[in-house]
Amino acid sequence: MMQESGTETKSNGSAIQNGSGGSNHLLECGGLREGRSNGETPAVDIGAADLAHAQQQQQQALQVARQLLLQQQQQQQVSGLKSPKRNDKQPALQVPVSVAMMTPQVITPQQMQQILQQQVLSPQQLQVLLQQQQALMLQQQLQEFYKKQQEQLQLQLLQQQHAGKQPKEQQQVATQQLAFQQQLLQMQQLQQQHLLSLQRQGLLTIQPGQPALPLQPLAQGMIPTELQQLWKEVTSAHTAEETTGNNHSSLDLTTTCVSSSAPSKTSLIMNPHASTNGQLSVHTPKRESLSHEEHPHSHPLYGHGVCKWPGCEAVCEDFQSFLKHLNSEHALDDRSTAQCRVQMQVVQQLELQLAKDKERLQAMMTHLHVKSTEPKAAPQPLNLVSSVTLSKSASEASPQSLPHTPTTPTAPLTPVTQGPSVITTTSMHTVGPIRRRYSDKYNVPISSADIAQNQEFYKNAEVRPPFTYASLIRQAILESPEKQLTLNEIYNWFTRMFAYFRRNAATWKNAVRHNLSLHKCFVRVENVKGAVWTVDEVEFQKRRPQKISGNPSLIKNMQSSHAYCTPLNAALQASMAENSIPLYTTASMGNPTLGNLASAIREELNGAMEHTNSNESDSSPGRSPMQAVHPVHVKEEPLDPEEAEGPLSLVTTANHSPDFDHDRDYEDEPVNEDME
DNA sequence: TTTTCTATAAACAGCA
DNA sequence: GTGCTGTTTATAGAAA
Repeated sequence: MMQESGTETKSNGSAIQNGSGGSNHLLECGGLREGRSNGETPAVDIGAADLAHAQQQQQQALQVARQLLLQQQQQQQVSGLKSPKRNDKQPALQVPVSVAMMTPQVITPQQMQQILQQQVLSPQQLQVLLQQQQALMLQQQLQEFYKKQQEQLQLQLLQQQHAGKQPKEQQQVATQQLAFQQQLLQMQQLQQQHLLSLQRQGLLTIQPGQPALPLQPLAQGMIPTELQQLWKEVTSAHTAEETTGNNHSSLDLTTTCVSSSAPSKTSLIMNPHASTNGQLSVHTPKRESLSHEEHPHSHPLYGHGVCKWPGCEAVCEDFQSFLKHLNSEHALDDRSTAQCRVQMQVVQQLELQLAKDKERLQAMMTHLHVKSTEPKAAPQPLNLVSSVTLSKSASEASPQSLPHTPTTPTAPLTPVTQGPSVITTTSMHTVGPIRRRYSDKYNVPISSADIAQNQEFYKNAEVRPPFTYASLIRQAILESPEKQLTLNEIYNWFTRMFAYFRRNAATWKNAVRHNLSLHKCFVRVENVKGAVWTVDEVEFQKRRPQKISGNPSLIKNMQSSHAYCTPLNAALQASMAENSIPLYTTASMGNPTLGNLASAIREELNGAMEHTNSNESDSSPGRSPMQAVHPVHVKEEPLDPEEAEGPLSLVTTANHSPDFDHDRDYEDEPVNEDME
């Protein structure tokens, strides 16, 4: 029966050589069902702009730090000229002085609030500032230490005066210490100037005259639990402590703040910025009013009628009440300062974590990018990770996606000649053509670009190409000038292109023949030379949409495999595009970047799905460029009444020759019905 | 578990 | 008769 069918086909084929080319053969090579998981696509869309911005900020911070250092060094030289000779203790003082040189100015809690709220500083800049704060705290502690020493010296001097003796040496030492303290004051003034310069550069948005409230040295290694504990302490203090008053004088605040961070209030006296405290109380409201004018009712600490100050959550009916609440409950005091410190710690920890994650992501991207670019340098078996390699190929037939890989799905068939091969030639040979089926992951759609890229590799390495026979056959035919090949030429193409097929010829040749006969996308044409095989591209592609529409998982696979789409020949691509086959439009053939590839594919697919489903019903003869190429489809059933309609739509013929196509295993698939 | 798809093997027939 | 070509069937494996 079957035999008769085959014979009949041949005879009939001869008779209808110039008949309609509408082969009904379903393609078994639908390519977009590939199982490539698009989900593996790295989310590379993190934004190069973000990275660039962060780098820019970092560079700015570094630049500011350098500038500060230079300025302070210059000031140090100047003050060094003015400074008197130091006593024996001075060498020990040099270290804190140098540290102080590095610290521009103490940032007030309010300044920190603004920094945190407005996020005017990058993580790096914040870190620099924190370090500066710590250094300045050391400086102030040293000042207190020196003041104590000075007091002791004065006491000693008084005692000595009372004793009737006043050694000149001790007087000199005292004088020197006083001069040194003056030097420290000068340096603090310079640091204030540096802070102003920071503001001019836009790196800080703090007021120039804000009180210099030293921060307690931050515990760099503070762990989250410690932070939580500290935060609990602060918040608990918040509940127990009633606001002492809305109008904290800057002086009082400074005092309390210093007292909380420094053992002695004397630092306040020594602090030259104390005189500027009055400016703060004046400038801060202006600042707030300005910011609120620019962004009315927009405040980082206010949202949904609730004060978002950490640990507060007070309900504020309107923005004005919130402002009042903010000024009253969260004024500049030691509690707010402590809360701000905690918040800074939290932010710092988060920033560190973010930096680590960013670094990790960068490493991942770098790694993947390198991998994706490697094949360009040296031919490599088609692999993978479509999302990474971004192979710009039009989809081919094979449903399976990833080539088989014992190691990692992203590196299926690593060339034997390249690095750590996962599949050695030997192993491939041992497997051989034996009735052992390779994983379907081998059955990756082939593409011209893929073949071209990996051509040398497959020519030399006896590695089984991760493509289906159907894909390879199709590729062989499409590569031919006339888009048609004899069986022997197909054989030759196999052996020429793949070293693997130079062995076990009987097996794979049988498979080739089997595929040629089985898949309807391969059309046998008899010409003068004899029988040649062509590809019915429409049939080849037709099946894909059905699979996709019917199976969500296949849709997903299609998305991922879309990047594999085999680039058809230019003419073919154009023809496909002209015929509104979205998946193969030139737009989709582009080489999208990693960043927009996924979205581009998604968009195209979304449209493609609709288009393909809708177009299927209207598939017309003119739609297939290959139809023009194949004037004769020997296997067509000329006696089929449906064909009498003319050059018939492929769909029609495909579905109306069951009596003839029963030899095609997949003829009766519901797919065809859908197409119809 | 079923379905689908592919690979593999084999049988068979026609033809040069 | 042999080998090539082409068709068909059966089966196994893998994935959805």
